[in-house]
Amino acid sequence: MNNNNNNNNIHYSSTMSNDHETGTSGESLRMFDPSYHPYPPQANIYSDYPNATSKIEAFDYNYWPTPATTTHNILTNPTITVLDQTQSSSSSSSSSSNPTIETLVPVSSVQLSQLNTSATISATHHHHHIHQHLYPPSPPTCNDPSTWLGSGNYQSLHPTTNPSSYRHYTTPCPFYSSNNFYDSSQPQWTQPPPPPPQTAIPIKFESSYSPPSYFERSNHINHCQEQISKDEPSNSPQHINWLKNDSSSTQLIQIPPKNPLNDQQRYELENEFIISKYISIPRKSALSLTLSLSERQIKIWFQNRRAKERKLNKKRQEISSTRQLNNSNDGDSPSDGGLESPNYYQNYA
DNA sequence: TTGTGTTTTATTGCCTCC
DNA sequence: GGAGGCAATAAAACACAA
Repeated sequence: MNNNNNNNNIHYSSTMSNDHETGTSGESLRMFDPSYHPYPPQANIYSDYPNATSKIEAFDYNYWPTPATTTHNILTNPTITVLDQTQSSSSSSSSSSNPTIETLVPVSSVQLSQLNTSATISATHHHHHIHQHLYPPSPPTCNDPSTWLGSGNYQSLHPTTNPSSYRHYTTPCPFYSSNNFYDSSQPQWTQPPPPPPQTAIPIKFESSYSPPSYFERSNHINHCQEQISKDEPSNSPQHINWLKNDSSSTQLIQIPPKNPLNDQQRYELENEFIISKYISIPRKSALSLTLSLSERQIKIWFQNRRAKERKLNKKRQEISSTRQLNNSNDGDSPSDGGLESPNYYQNYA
C-alpha cells in the first residue's frame, strides 16, 4: 500500500490544526471554506456540465439529469428546494448559540449525495484508530422536532428556514424516540415499514441513488414513523413496484424504496459537511445521538466525503483544463464558470 | 443473465499533531 | 501513545448495456 502520500501532498492544516476535535476551540473555530462551496445552485447549471461522466459528478454539478417524463429534479422544484434555502432571519435567532452556523452558511442549497438504501455496517471492527462501537448507538435524542430537520416535519413547520439553524437540541425528539425508531436493546429497527403511499407524487429518479423520498412528498410529518427495516431487502414490494422506464408523467410511480433514516442521516451529514468539512467533537457527538450513528461512523463518513470531494475536484479540474484547451483554439474566454477553485487545496494549507 | 461501471461504507497502513 | 488525517482498497448494492 502506498502511503507515500506526501509526494502529492494535500495539507489540511488550516482546519485540522484548529484542534477541532479537542472541544476546546469548539465550533466557533469552524471556518467556512468557500472553496468547498464553489458550486452555488443555478437553475441552468446543467448545461454547463455536459461532460459529467458519472452520477456522482452530475450530482455534484448540481443537477440530476431530468428527462421530463422520467425523473424529478428536486433542485428545480420550488416546492422542494425551499427546504434548502439559506437560513432566514428567523433562523439566525434560533442559531445564535452557534455563530459558526449562523454566519458561515452562505450556501443556498444542500447538495444531497446520492442515496443508497443499503445499510451494510459491520458490527465490529478493530481498527487501531478508534475504539468505538458501531452498534448499537445510543438512543437518539434531540430537541423540539420543530427545531430539528430530522424530525421530518421540518419543511411544513419551517418552510423558509435553513436546516442548519435547527441544530440545538435540549429535549428528546419524539420522532427519534426509541419506541418507534431504534431499539437500542436490539440492533434492529422495530417498526415495520408502512404500506407504500398510494397518493405518492408521480416521481421517478433516474439514478439508483435518488434524493431522499421525504423530499418528494409535501407532508413528511410521519416521516420518522415510517421507518423501514434496515435489513429490508432490495427486492421488497416497494422496490418491485417501482416502475422503470415509465414515459408517462401522469402515471403514478412508486417512489423507490428508501430507508428514511438513511436519507435523513445523509441529509444531515451533507448539511454538516456544507458547514464544515471537518466535524468537530461536539458536533460529532450531537450527530451521533441524533442520527443514531456511532461517532466512528460519522468520522468515517466525513473522511469518505472529503475523499469524494477531492475526487470530484480533480475531475472538475480535468474538465476545466480540457475546456480551456479547447477554448484556446477558439478564444481566451474562461470556460469553467468559476466551478473549479484554483485555491481549493491552498485553502487547506 | 451476465459483465461492467458507479457509489457508498468500512478497513488498513502510515503520517502528523498534541 | 492516542486520535484523526489521508490514500488505497475491499465489499456490497445497484444500474445499465450487451
